[in-house]
Amino acid sequence: MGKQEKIFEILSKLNDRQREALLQIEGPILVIAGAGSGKTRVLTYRIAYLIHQSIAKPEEILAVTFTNKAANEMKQRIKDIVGRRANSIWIHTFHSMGARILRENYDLLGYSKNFVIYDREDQKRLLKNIMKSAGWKFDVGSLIYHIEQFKKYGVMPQDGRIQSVIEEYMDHMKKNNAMDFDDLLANTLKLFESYPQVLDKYAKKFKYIHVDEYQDTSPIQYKLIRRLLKYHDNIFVVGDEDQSIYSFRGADFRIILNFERDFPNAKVVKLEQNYRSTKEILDLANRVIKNNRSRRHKVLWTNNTKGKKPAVLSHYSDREEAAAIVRIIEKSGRPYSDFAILYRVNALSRALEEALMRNGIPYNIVGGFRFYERKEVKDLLAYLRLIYNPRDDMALERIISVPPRGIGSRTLQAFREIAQREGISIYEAIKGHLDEVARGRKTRQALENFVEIIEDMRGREGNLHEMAQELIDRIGYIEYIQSTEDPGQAQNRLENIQELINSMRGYSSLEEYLESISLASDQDELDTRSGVKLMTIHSAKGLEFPVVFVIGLEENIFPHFLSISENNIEEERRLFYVAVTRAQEELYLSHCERRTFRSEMLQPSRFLEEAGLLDEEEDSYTIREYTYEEEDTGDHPFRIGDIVEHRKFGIGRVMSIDGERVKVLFQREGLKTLVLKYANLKKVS
DNA sequence: GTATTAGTGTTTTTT
DNA sequence: ACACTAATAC
Repeated sequence: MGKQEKIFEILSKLNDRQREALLQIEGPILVIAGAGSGKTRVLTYRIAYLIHQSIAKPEEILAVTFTNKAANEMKQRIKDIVGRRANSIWIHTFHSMGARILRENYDLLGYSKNFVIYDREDQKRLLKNIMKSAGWKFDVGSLIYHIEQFKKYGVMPQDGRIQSVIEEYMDHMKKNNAMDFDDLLANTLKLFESYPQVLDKYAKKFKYIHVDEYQDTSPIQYKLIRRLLKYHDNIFVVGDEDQSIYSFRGADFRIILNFERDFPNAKVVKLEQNYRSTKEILDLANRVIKNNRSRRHKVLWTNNTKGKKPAVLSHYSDREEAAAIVRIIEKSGRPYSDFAILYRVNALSRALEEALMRNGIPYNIVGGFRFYERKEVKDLLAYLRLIYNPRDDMALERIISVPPRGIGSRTLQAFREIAQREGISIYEAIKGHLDEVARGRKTRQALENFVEIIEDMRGREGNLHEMAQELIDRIGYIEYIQSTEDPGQAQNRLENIQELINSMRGYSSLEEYLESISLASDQDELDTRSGVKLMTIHSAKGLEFPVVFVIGLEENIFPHFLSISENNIEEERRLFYVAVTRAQEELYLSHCERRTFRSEMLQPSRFLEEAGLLDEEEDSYTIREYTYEEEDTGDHPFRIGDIVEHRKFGIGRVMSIDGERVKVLFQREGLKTLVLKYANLKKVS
């Protein structure tokens, strides 16, 4: 295809408004893009257009997206149009952009190149250690809150003791060459402000800057963008104030509302045609969101046919709710991957998980317990982190006794004190002060072995995954898992380890791999998996599904009681709006009266009323299923004699059931004893 | 001194 | 499902 035809093809795939936005090349442009209005398409095509028409070189383009998944998808789609040149475009999240810039200029702020990124768990571990040595006990969660407040707004709490914990926290981070998520942004800004020549380098490089999901930009992110616009004003942002749902992490949707004020010659384009959902679904979304006051006027419309009416599911308990959802899924005849179940809080996934598992419906949970949060994965990653950065105390603390090697809390404490005294890391203390602490032969030997393994791995040449394999062998991790877990669980963990090793292929350095892991988001691991998807509404942002269930539509759950008391109902309403606009064809809104871990009787969410779905006698929207089911005490649907299917072993017959274990005679593999919870058996009718 | 175990708590949303 | 604690075992 010739060059001009390709451009013609791109432009012909857009509607008038989208094309108008795309062809606006110079100056500040705000695209107000309602849910499902094709904003990603506009953003992608615009960047492809800039390159294809030689308006900009790839390396002169910066695009900031919300997740790494979105970044990768965008890069791929641009590649499809302009080819390999797409590789030199900077497409990043704010955090990964910060990390990249900081690594390119690490020395200026006094870090080493191999700084690590501490996650929530590391932060907590560190804070606990600090309090332990000071003899104080504060709530770790609120300490993290104070740290974030300080980093974002410079606000220090009154209490001197809390101040000193925070100071020590930051001191430790610096000394140990670590940054937390906020540091990635704050330090980048600091770099720009303290070293104008560094800012100039980037501000001159990036001639066209794009920001996706602009409504969730925080003040510090906004400042970063403003700095980069030092020499020009080619800023193209896409967003929708109705979908601003991250205020708790600093997002401020007034930034998008103030765009024209901040950039006086701004051009604004509104995209209101929706290509995702049916008219019924959009009408419902519009009815609810119009109750918000802080927004521009906007009404989504579509050419889609009317479609199926959204339904309300009303049940007594969460068990029945789950059972009803299972029935709807099974009756539909659709593939499981068509369904998504969305909820306000992670805790609501429990009852569903059980029901799905019992009925042999494949599912996967996004977030909550993520792959990268499993014990075995975190253990091995901690080893890699320590190998990469010997100053990573939190990594060392995690794995010093995993597997147990005869080094206990007393020994560790002794090295902590030496590290503190000498201003070095714990690992360095072990290496340099072995004699002072370990006078017992056994402890000394154990420490020497440990250090030797870490040093050997660090000095090793060759592939990452081969190094990891050798590491696992030398620390005896497989044996450790097998001796401490029951067979089903151990099998599971070993599979995860294998998956982890496989995920290392394709990375050329430990640095690159660790960074991609620490900045990974929920959505990043979503793609390859089939089955029903379960996730929070926050995690579902930017995604779409043929059939969506939104559960937990009860007062104090959704809207959440903390948002009610903090007078943050509008954000909850936006969250509801995001949830329902994920649905392409069918939408089910579910509430019930009683939930596990909740003693009180639950009232239906106000959003159901705003959607016009309550208080109608003989309501055509409502499916009433007040079925008080028999308690399934066995907790599984299997009977002796049933024919079942197992993912690996194939078809077999249930021979006996004993509590949570079943014996199954498989055609190929013979008799196996399986733990029901893990076996994921499917009934074959 | 270190390892293991049983019991407890965990639940707003996340890069 | 996990981390943390306190108690006991080695």
